[in-house]
Amino acid sequence: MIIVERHEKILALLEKRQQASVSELSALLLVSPATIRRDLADLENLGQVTRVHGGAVLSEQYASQMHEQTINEKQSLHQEEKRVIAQQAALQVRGGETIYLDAGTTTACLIPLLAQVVPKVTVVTNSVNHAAKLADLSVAVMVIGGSVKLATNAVIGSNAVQQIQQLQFDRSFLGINGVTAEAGLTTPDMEEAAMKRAVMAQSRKNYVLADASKIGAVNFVKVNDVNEAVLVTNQTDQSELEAIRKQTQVIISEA
Amino acid sequence: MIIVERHEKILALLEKRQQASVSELSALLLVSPATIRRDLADLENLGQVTRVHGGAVLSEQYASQMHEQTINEKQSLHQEEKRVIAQQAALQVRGGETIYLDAGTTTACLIPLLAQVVPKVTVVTNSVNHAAKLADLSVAVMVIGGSVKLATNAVIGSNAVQQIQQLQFDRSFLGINGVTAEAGLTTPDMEEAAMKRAVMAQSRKNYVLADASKIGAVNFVKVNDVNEAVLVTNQTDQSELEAIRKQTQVIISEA
DNA sequence: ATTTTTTTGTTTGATTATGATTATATGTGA
DNA sequence: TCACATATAATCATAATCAAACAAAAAAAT
Repeated sequence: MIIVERHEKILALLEKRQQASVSELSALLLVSPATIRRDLADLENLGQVTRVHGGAVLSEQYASQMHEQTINEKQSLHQEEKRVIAQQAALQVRGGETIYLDAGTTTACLIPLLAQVVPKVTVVTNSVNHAAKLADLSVAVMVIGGSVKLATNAVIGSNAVQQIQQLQFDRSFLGINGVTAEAGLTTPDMEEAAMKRAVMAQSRKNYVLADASKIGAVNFVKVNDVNEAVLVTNQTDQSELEAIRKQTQVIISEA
Repeated sequence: MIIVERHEKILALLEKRQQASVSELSALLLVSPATIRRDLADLENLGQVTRVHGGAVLSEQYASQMHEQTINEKQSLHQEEKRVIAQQAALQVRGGETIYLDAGTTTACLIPLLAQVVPKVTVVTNSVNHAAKLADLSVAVMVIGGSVKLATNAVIGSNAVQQIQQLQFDRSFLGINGVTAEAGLTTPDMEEAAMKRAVMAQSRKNYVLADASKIGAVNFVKVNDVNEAVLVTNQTDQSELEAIRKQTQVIISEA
């Protein structure tokens, strides 16, 4: 892990929680307390955090900056990208089917489309956010039980995998962090990978939703080979995509 | 937990409650009374609280600042009613405990209080809405899995009851539709009643949150006798309440 | 491949925070 | 008022945290 990456993670946590202790950060980022202190000293020199005994708090000015940024990020261009991908995915679903909807922002875009377009669909999901939205839109929904991962609001873990293995889906719609013809479908989290893998095994047909930034990216853990799922993306002009197309069906959204 | 974090929690509690005792804060935040006194001395030097014998109250100027914020948060009158009930309930929770939070709008009011005031609490819930909100506020949360009832966004059913039976809670906080000394705790839905009953069996202490309109009301299905739970309400002047008080503890919120 | 630079973890002593103890002060009820 | 219980302040020992210096490891440059 590179320094700037660690700094970003520290700021991200601070942004979410206002304050963080050295020991907490040390355990979370798998580095020594001394390194965390150096990081915090650096960030303090940049005016981004204020150090206190035991840890650090977000500096006043940075806190206000962040607030504006996150508001802007909510309406980012990425969002439009994800919406058109979700549209293509929604067209695959037939009325009356039972589908699995993975946690994530891309799959979230599928929710209003499913509610409006597909009659009598039943949705199983590991995201408490998705479950709440779907229920609000009167879509039959089942949630996987277990501990909720705070970063993504998704339920993961061995218990969740066991529940998945007792279910059968007509289709699954999964988010992914990296797709290449060689490395396959990859994510940074082992637990999440295990979850996705379990879902794919129980589903008649799988769809991976990935915007252009994911194509050609490789992450830590492999979920599955590319040919195990249909790729839904908005990428149009890249050699990597051609290599993937030799292994599996690719649905490209035009926008 | 770092000092500033504790200071914030003390202020958050005072903001909700106007005053707090040293022993109360000590138990809640899992530190010695001596540390709480030092904290209060610090906060007094900063002009944020005024110390009194046994504890502290919000300082005048800080209280007026806060007042403007609470005006913004003000919603419907019923909501205000539920909020003060939730305040009393939140004060029952000690740091580090595992609690069950029932689905419902009254219990929803507990969520921000838990997040702000109680450190290291773990919340188990059958509401996907609650789970999402809690996770957003960085509270450790576990969700019961199963079909989501569309009307309430709550997970119910025999499978959910089975999951509950494998867990143990320090405290449970339940919504209810009717409370009388004779008919006990009642709701209109059999599945929900079974769920609440299962939770009460697994919890060391149970709290039923019921606003004035629920006192004296009788619904279709009985969940339990009144004496199985502490009643938290805002009702003050009714004979029914006196009859209930003979059977169980009643916490009345003053507002 | 070797040197240089950067980054990291460890050690040390100093600083700070915490909890226990004790003596004093405050509030409460007879 | 007096006794009694509880709260507080002050003190101390212990534990946690910190900063600085150093050594080891990793990365970059030669």
